[in-house]
Amino acid sequence: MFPAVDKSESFPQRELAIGEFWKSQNIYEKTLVARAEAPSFVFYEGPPTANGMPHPGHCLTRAIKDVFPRYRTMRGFRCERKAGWDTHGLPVEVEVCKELGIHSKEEIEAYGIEPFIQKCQKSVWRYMQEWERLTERLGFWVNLEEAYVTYHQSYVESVWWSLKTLFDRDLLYQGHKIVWWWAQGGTALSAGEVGQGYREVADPSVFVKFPIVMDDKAKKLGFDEKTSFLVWTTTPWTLPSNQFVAVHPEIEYATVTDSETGEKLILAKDLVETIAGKMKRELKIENENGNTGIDLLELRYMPPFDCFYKKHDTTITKLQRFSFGDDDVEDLTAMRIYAGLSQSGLKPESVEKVFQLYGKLSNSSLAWRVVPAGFVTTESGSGIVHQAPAFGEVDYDVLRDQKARFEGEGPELINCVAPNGNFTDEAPEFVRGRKYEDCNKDINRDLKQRGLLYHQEQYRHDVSFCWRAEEDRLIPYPRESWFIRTTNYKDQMLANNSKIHWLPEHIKDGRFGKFLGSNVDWALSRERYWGTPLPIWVCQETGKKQAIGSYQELLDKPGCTGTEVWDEAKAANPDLPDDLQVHKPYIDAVTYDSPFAKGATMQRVTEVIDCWYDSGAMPFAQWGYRGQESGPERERFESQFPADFISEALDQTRGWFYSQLAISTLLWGNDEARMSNDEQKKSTFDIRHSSFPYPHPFRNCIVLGLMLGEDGQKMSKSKRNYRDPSEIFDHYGADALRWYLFANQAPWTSIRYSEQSIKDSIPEFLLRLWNVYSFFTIYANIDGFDPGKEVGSQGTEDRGWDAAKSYRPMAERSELDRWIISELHTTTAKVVERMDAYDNYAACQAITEFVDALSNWYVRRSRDRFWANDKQSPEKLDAYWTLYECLITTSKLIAPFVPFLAESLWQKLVISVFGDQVEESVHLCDYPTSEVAAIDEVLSARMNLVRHISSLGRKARSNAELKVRQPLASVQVILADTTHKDWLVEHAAVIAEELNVKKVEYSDQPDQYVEHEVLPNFKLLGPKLGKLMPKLKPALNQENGTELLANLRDNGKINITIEDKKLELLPEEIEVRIKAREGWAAANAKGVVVVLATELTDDLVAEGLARDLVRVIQDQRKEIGCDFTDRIEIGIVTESDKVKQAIEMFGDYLADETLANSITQKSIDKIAGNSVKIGEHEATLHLRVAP
RNA sequence: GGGCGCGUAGCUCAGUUGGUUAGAGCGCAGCCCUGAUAAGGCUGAGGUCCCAAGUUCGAAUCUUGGCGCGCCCA
Repeated sequence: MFPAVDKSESFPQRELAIGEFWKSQNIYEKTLVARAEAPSFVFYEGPPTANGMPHPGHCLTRAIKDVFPRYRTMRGFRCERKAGWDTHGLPVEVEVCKELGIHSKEEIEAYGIEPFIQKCQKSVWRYMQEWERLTERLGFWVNLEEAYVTYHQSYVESVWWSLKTLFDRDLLYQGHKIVWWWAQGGTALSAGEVGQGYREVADPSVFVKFPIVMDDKAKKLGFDEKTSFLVWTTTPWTLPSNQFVAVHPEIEYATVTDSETGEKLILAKDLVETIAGKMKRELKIENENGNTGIDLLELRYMPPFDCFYKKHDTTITKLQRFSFGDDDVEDLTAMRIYAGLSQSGLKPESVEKVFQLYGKLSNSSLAWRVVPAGFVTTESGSGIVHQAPAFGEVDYDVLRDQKARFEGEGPELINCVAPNGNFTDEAPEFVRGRKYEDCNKDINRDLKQRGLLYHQEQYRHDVSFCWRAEEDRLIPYPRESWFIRTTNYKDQMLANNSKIHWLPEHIKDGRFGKFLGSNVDWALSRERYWGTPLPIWVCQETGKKQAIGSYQELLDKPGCTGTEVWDEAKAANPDLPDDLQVHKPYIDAVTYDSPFAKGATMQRVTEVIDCWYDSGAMPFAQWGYRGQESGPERERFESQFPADFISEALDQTRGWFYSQLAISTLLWGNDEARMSNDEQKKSTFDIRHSSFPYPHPFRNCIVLGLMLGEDGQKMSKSKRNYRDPSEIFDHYGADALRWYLFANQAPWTSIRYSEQSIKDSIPEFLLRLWNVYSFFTIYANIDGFDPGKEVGSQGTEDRGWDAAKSYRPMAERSELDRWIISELHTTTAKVVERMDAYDNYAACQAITEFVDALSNWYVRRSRDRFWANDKQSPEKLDAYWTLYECLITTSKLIAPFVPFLAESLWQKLVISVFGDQVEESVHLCDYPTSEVAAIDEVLSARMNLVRHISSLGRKARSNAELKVRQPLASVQVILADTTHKDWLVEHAAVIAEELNVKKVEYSDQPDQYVEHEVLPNFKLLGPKLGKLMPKLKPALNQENGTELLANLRDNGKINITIEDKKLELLPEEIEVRIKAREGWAAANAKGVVVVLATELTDDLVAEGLARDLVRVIQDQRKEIGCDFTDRIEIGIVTESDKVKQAIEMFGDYLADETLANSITQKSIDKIAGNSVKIGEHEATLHLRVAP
């Protein structure tokens, strides 16, 4: 016996029980044990941060991360799933600061780095429980117990090892990074913090003359000593730090003469009038043809303050340009880089011009030159922009790009403002030691006195202020920072990227490829506290540096001291996790003797690293791999690299997807630079896959769309535009959510979260399948169908039940059985094919269609067999076996998608009857495979046709307002394509039953019912006919379709004339459609017309009434709570002769259908009658269970 | 401002290499069925495939340019 279906139990309730079962029986672990020797399918978990609550978006990620490993496991792979947690970074610090009510770095240091770090470590687990609960409740199988954690010592050391490797290969260097700087507080702010404090203020907007330096080029362009660039800026205080002026290469520039002073100015032609208006004087354009920005490039000028100019005057000439010939550089991307225009949106031809110009020049100076920039506009200012790379990120990029073209000494970055906001001693004397923001006026006054200030005005714009000190402005400011030379590996990263299978595909060359193409060196260091410490120690005397690859390596250094700081902390607080010893502040205390200078010590730099580096290092750091030649770490790493599958949301393109690829490429790329380093060559861990020559860390990556809130906005905590996932689990269940996520759209669609849609996915699929199962159980139990008893110890796998005595070979079963089994195999083939291609959406659609066919055609058409009285008839047993097989296979098919429901079905249908002879969980089974022999495409097509005809018949009935209960004499079926006609004739009974008609006829003379329409086959005729094509359809339309067909039948072709051109159309070049003629109760579609005979005879009417009676009686049975098998007695009292007649004529039928022992036309004693309506007629129905 | 993606029914989304009646589910309307029954099914209405131009015999699909939305970057 199968356990009865408990109707009071909800899906969520069953899921909880299943979850308990998995846990108590260690099913997940068993799936791994079962595949211990199998080939591996490698999955990487991109580590989430557990210091915030999980939201529905995380459900999508985790659901997708679950379905493919489950699928591959059932397909015979060993798929370990190591969980991981991202634990470092600013967000953690911000959380802790909030808790402490403090903000600045000063406050953190006042609070104490040591307690602060300890709080950070605790804080990262704040929502751990919620995450684990979500993971478990969603059915995401992943090894949480052995999760990797980025702050763990072994992880940190792994990261150190990789950084040491890069350092030793000269891929780590120090440079500047422009950050948003709070000078008063002495700290940088994160982008998020900056965004909080924008305000509109009025600033000076000044136009300053930069006199041109008269060299050959200036002379050639016709300038003279009185010529100046008219340069615009809104930050006069940055003028002493001027390094370039920027022009747009495509803008036209004019040279004008000031009518009052006679001086000449260079500015954008479009702005001449505007500025003349401001000055209220005439500016006479001297050169009507003008120059474009390109013409002005490389011209030199005198900066407004000479403090740096003087100092570097002698060094600038030393700079040598990298030489390159035209042959070296072919593609535009390379040109952009050489021309220093990698970030600009310039036209290709402009880039090429700049590139060629630079190629011709042999020597130049680095600073105080005209350079090209794409961001210059003519919307405001003068079209010539002052560049102080120290105080702007775009300005800094210009410097970086320019520097790339030179080698030798030169002014690196000109900056005469100290971090506290005061001018340094390098600044002009009158501002030294003063706050930068107090000096704008004095600088302007000075410029005016020296005749350099052309114009000044006020300018309103948005400026960022510190969100915790309202009056303090933030300024872009350069900070020393460590960089990874990723740009050296750009080509290799691109090559690696090309080998990755991205879904959707456009990520490869689109978002991700473009991002790689404009790669800049990775700014690695952070001036923060909670992160992986940068493992670089500096000689306090010489400034020389060393990288350290592990804690032990550090301890082994001669003269190593400072570990007592940790020891004392640990002694005072034994609960401190040992992992903290490799963190700030403890690690900062550890020093050792400098190998570079006697008596000097090596001390660690103060920075920690970008936490994206942590996550990108996970392919090896999750195992604590540190380059070992052998051992368990090496083995784990080697066997689990690269990943076959990863998946995260779109926002990870610049995050985890990039960090993984960059780190892997740098560590294991096989470029020349890398190979020339002998020392490294020796210890190289060489990963070469024959089919994947590049070490890309993952082979397949599904990039998920972002999940938006109900309102279409980004999900946000403050807006509360989504429900807590746990509510969804409680109301609808994890399977409902999973199926909604898998089956409704491609995973990269950015879906709008919709509770209603989750709700809707239940009846559409889950409940429908459940009902089929429920139907099966009810009747199997009634009839005592027990596969377990028959099959015994054979189990269900590999058709163990072939041994069962009532199990007949498929060939002996009915067509309907063979059909559904064929559909089952077709579905299986499709699901496997799509899932192998990481296409869960199409796979789910195939499953949905199958369950629909099973429920709405197989079960429906098999009901007679399930209801038949003879419990042992072969036909009945066939139906049970077939449906049973379908349900079991379906439970396996759906197991990766809706693991709970699948398990429920497996437990109730299989375990209940086979016990421990079979796999104790559906997830331990092999995934179904399809047998070609079981697939019968012709049968499938024919069955579809029957379903189609039935559907049309119902439509015709509906049109004619003849309900299905009313039998009709006949239908005529007319087929445009008669391929399957003979088969259909044999199966007329099915259609007759579906449509409740006595006879189905396949009309030989359809002309009275239908008209034919001949349409061209566009695909075949299009290329042949060309321009005549559009005229063919109307021409064919005008002809009589029936005649055309006769023509075709007689001559094998159709002759038609269009515009005096005679055409012959072959049978395959046309398509014949048929359409019902007016005046018939008919419906047509897809080459089929169904025509109803609408006349009703007395007999038909009586039969209709009998069926109505059945319905009324069944209703009554239900009302009084009859079991399906209860026998009843019926009394019907009516005045209607027609009803009386119907009862007499169809008494047996009525009794049979309703399990009535007797039907009388009298009332039954003590049983109250019920007034009912039979068709148009009144009657009173008495009904009781037979004694 | 740049890059990428998207725009198809009231809603959520499919739509393979261009081929002439553009699909599904929900919702809505009408109906059916009733031994899966606080289920199930059928039918219908509903579309300028964002707009414009182009390529083509033919465009939801390809190209270009707009408009709108989203994400990332600046």
